[in-house]
Amino acid sequence: MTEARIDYARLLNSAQYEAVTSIDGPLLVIAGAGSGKTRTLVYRVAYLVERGIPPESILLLTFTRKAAMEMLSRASELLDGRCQRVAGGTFHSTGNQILRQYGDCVGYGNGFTIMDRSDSEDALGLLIDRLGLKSSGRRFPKKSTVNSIFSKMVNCSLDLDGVLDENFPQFLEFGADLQGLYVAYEQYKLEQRLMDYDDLLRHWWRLLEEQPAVRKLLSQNYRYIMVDEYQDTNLLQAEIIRLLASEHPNVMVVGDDSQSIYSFRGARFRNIMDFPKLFPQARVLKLEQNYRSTQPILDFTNVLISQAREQYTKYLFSRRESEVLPVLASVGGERDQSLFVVRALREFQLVGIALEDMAVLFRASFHSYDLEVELARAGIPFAKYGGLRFAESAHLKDVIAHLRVLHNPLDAVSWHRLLLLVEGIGPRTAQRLINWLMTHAASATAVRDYISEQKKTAGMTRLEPLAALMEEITDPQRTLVERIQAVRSYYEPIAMRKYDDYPKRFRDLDFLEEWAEQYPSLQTLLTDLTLEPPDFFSHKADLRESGRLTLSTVHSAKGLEWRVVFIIAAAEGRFPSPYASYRTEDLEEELRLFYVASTRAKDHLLISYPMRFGGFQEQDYGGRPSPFLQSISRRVLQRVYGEDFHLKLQGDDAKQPERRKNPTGAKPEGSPLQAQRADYLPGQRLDHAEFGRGVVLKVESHHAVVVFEKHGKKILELHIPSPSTGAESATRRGADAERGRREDGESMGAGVGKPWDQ
DNA sequence: GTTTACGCATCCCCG
DNA sequence: ATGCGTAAAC
Repeated sequence: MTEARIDYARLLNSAQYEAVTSIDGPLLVIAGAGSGKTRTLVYRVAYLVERGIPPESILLLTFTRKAAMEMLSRASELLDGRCQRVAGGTFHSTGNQILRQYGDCVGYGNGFTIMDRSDSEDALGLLIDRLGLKSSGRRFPKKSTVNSIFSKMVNCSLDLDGVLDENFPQFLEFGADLQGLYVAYEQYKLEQRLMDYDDLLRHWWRLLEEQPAVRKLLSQNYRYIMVDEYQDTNLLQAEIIRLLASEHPNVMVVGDDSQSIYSFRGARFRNIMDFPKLFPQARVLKLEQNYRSTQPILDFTNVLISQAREQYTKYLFSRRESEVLPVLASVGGERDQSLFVVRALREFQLVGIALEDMAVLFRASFHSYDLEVELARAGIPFAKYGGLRFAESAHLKDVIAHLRVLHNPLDAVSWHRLLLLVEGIGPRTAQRLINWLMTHAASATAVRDYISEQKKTAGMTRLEPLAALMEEITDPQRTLVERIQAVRSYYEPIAMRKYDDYPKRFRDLDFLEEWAEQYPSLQTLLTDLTLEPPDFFSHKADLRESGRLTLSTVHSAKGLEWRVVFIIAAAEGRFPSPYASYRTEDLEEELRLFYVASTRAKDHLLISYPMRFGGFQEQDYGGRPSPFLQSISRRVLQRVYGEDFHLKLQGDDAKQPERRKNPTGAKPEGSPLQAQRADYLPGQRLDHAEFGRGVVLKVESHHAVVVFEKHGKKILELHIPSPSTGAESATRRGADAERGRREDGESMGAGVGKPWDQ
């Protein structure tokens, strides 16, 4: 057991080794993009298990369950199968498991059903109606808005007024109504044994906070806690961690403040900065060596993130040299962009890069519609991630509703949904039936009793098929798949009336039926469908083997990497999202999002923006590249026209003579802090006499900001040769030139001039 | 009194 | 393409 089989010191760099072997006490690891964060966690799991720590007492919290499973199976390969027994998953799924055991401690008796976002909104809609909040004349917030207000309250530990003041001042006048609605919603969920996503965290927290005995038990159980993607946790989650660690200090959190992209869900990257306050003895380690990307890609991403107002302290460097710069390609319209991507994909394929090693990323799911059409036409297989989820489409929710009332007959949200499917039943009749069910008999088969009781009323015969179905699927003899089949044969005629495109939807139901086979119980199936909904290519391994191109939102691409990454729709009005263009902190998050997208690339990064694009706000944007890119030097980001793009164009030495001929940059004479301004250009790497290797971030009139590998960010004073020369940095000239073009109204699409780069 | 049909605006990211 | 409010139909 004590015999070390893994040579950790040899397999890890010194910072990683420290992170892996410091197993006792609080530890914060700041891990830059591609710095081997996952590797570190995997080795740490193996190290802990190898040292004889029972795997069941290790808790690994990750952002998706997929990530957790992947890490555990890698750890198992490294060591042995014991690693699979480590407890792990998302905060929500872990909360779910714990609350299934201790639900009665927080007022939920035996069992509950988890609602997804649209279920919450349905419930809120019903309550808004019931409380008559809509008729009060003025415009009451939409139910989706109400949902996000309530969610912010929970995730940011604020009261209603706090959230309204901060984020929704336009709804301050509805304070009292919203407060009443909040209370009603709480009660509604409790009565019906429903929990929304936030409840899984909130009740988990309550359990730990209010039940010292349970807290002690759980904390003693999970002796070693690891949290991945800590920058995307919210206040409530940080509190949960603190409480889980009440009996020991063994908490390791890993994160990167530059990659915090979930503030809409309450994430606060400040949790990282505050970790040492929560755990005063915390050690802090930084992983700064990047093993993923080439140095030119990192030069670009370093400069990109330096535009953030919140200053970060990481400097990423790589040993992967390359001549190939990231490219910003301008294309005429969305169709031209798709053609550009397809053409470039083919070129990469020709030099031996497989489709599964490439990805196209975008800000919003609909940005890839045109490309999807073009890929289909070109016969290029792809898999898309992000956007609407499988279990959220109407037809699946319809089928699932029938299964949910089976599991939880109190679930009025699902009753409501499935009753409205019956012809002749509207909200009124549905409500009456639901009221009757709730007061008389809490069982799915009680529909029959209701019919008998109401026999006189016309229309009750319409409920006959439903009553028969409920009786059939309640039969304990039936397997899960048989029940789904029964629901389908009841539902499909309804769907045929409702949807013109029913064949496509029936194929989804086929998939559901197949998917359900692996589940031992209805409850676990229902939980997974809301917590970890399947996508059609559920394991990344499948995807890699399948020879498909990946299309993904940036959010869904978090933590992944590809040899070639395209970022499309990097245009003003697209990225940053126009919804996030008002508040500085929202814009900063968009910048971090762009940073996340860019740091996914290992070898090639190609960013494109259409000059014209469709959509309702078309007129407002003049076809400029994303503001995040506009002032970035051509030394780190090459500009081309999409139609001119060719692999050879990249890395053409003739285009970047000064960069290639003097790659180590300036070594100023005299004072180490002085240099001629012309020696310093943003993005330029240099080897400084005193501070060693670094990269120039910004050049101002009298100083330059340089980040050094060993010494971090330094401000170097610039010696200016002579004012009469009017020396201007390349950035300045570049920015002015670009602005000039725009103001002249010179259209790039007109084909005047060639790549701006020369 | 209830249900349904139709025209309307809206459309980001996610456990 | 789905979710809303309103008007016609049962």
